[in-house]
Parts: sequence; C-alpha cells; structure tokens
Amino acid sequence: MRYGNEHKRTTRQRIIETAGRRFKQDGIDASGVSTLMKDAGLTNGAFYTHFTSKDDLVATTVADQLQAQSASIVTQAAPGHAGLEQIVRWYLSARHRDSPGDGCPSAALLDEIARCTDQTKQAYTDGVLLVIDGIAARMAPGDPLTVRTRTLSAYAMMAGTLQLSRALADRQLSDDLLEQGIRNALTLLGVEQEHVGTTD
Amino acid sequence: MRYGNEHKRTTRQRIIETAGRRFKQDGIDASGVSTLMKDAGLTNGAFYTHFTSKDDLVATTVADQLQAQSASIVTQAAPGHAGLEQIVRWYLSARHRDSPGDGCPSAALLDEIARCTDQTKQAYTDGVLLVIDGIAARMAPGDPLTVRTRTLSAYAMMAGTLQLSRALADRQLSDDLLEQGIRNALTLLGVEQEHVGTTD
DNA sequence: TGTACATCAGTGAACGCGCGTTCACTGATGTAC
DNA sequence: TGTACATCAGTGAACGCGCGTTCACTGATGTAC
Repeated sequence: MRYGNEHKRTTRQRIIETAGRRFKQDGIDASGVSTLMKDAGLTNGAFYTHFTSKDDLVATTVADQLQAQSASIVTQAAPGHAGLEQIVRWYLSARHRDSPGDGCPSAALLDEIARCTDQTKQAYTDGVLLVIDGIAARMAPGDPLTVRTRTLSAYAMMAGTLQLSRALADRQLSDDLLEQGIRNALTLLGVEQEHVGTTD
Repeated sequence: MRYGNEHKRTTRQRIIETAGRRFKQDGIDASGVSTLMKDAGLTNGAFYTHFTSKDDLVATTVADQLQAQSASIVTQAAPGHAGLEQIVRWYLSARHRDSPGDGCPSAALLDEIARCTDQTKQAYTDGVLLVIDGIAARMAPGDPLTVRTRTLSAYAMMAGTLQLSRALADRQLSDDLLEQGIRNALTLLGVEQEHVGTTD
C-alpha cells in the first residue's frame, strides 16, 4: 500500500486545512472532533488514525496556519516598503475583518492559543517567527534583533486591531479603527506616509 | 423580604465578579455554569434566579469588567501624560501578562467576544468606549473624534501585544515584545520619550 | 493469471463525562393578625 | 408576643445533548505464490 501512504498524507492535510478554517471561524473549544471530521468529509472514528488527540491537531493546525501565512506573504507581497504597505492594507481591511475563517490565525485565535498546551504555544512561537521574518525582510536594515522585535510588535498591533474591529458592534467605529490602524502600523514599520491633513 | 432584595443584589454581583476572573483565566467556552456558581459559593440551580442564560451572564460580565477597568484608570492614574505612561507601563508589564485572571478583559477575551452574541458585542462596545474616554482625557487636546480613534487604536495595540506576549513560549522574546510595546504605545499616544540609545 | 492472505484508512456505535437548563423542594426571613 | 402563612434565594437531582476518545468491524488495495 505505498499509494495508500500518500493518500493518507493528503487526507491528513485536508483535515488540517478544514480544521484551520473551522477553528478560526468558531474558535477551538467550540469546534468538536466530529464536526471537524465532517468538514473534511470523514467520520469521527478516523480522527485517531491521523492525530493522537485534539490537542495534537490544534498544535499541528496552528503550525500549518502560520506557515501558510508566511508563504503567502513571501510569495504575494512586493519587496521593500511597497510590500509592507500591501501587507498592512490587506491585514487591516474590512474584507479581512469580515471573513475570519480565511484570515490570520493570530487575529482569530490568539487568546485561545495563550491558554493552550505548551506544544501548541511552541508551534505558535516557531510559526510566528516565520511570519515575522517574511515581514522584516522588507524593513529598513538595522540590528537584526531590534528589527525582529519591532516587527513582532507591529504584528501584535495589527492582530489586536483586527480583533477589536471584529468585537465592536458599531460599524463606523470599526471602520475608523481599521483606518487609524493602517496609519499606526505603517508608522511602527517605518513606512513613510503622505500627510493628507487627517492627522491633527 | 426587602432586605432579601439587597442580599440578592450582592450575591449577583459576587457571581459577576468571580465569573469575570474565571472567564479571563480559562476562557468563556471553557467555563461551565456549575464551576462559575461554585466559584461564587453556590450551586448550579441558583444560577437562573440571577440570569436568564449563560449568554446573559457573559454580556453582563463583559460590561462589568470594562466598567471596573474604566473606574480603575480614572481613580488610579495621574492626569496628563504621566497618567498615560502609568497606564501603558501597568498594561504591558510582566505581572499583567502572568495574571490574566486579574487583568484586562480585552487581552483575555477579545477574540471570543468577537464570536459572541450581539448583546455581548454591544456591551463590549459601550464598555470599551468608557475605558477609551478615561485614557483620552489624558491626551493632548484635538478633534474629539480623532482623539477617540487614536486612543482606541493604541488600546487595540496594547491588547494585541499582551495577548501575543502570553502566547509566546519564549520568555525572552515575550519580555522584549513588552518592552518594545511600551515604546510603541507611548509613541501612538503622543507621549514624549527619552532616547536611551536603544532605538536604532 | 488466479487465488489466499495481510494491511490499514475509514466506519459508526459506544464509553464516561460535563455541558446548559429545568424543576420539585427546602428553609430562612418577613408579614398579618 | 405568638402563631399561621407567604415569599423566594438557594439546593440538588435530573433532562437531553455533544464532547473527546475507544474499538470491533468493513472493504478496498497490495503482496505472495
């Protein structure tokens, strides 16, 4: 069954990807194993031929989500400051706010991840550094450790902003926050902005 | 039973406060009604004499938590920029990171709140504006709407930073992020900082 | 090529458990006379 | 003041349900001869 191994690997990957979407949409605690397997077109029993536990899937999914985010940044964004601006404007867009299932795992799951097992937090830490490196490669050169920390801080700012924009019941306030967030994120990333007179 | 009504009110308040701590520590989904009532020294059955549903408690608790945060800022922080610096240094401290149960409800629960009922999101929106006003009162004067949005953005940045610092498995990285977060938050709030040579 | 056997991804029912919610009941307190 | 009754916060068992996990079984595929 050599073919079977490859088939199994693609099935496993399918579970990881549909689980990523479900987790980001409904939360980790609110997504049961049966639902996750149904999403992948399977029944609950097969789950344990792919993962040792739900915690195992969570850690694996978190790693996968951040790898995908990193890959998307590396392949999609332009080099230099133009790329930083693309990233920020994509991240802090109404479209991203309104479709958490397709969006950033940090914005959707950060406070749940903080309460997860050490394995998941380690997977998150490794993954977020991948993403950060993809962003930092577009920043003005400087001491690598400083650049990394500054990028991490800007990433945290963007994740918090998107979360808050999702939690607000006032649409106008939410839109205003995203707009202000773009200005602030660009400032923190050292991207020059044209002054349009909106800053008082 | 006129006295009884007052007694009932203090019991209700006790449930709300212990639930706030529990939610922030373990998450909303992970905190069951029986546990919440046990925390308050009661049994599960009494829950429904105080609240119509768990969702009702969640909305009430979110409102209460933000009112408490607002009150604490108003009464504890100095006026002006000195107060802003106190708030930022308290918020982005290792102590706050390491005790979510006693800390900011936004940092502990934002992405869960984004998935809650409209009632809870409305309670969150009203509450966060109270907090924002307490901070904004210490900022340099300007167009009130702009000041509000800028403060909201800085608050989102602080919440995201604390969340990320809690999710990182690397202690040093987490500490560095908090330190960078303090600098960035002060920048966004318009507080002048002494340059100690750490900025490149 | 045909047949017997091994492998193993996936099925689906079941396990004990805790969930949110309901409800008959208790017992302390307050009111009426 | 003493007694009968009303109120109602709180108890604790039970409801149906979905949770994470286990396991006997199925059936398609691959290997051996």
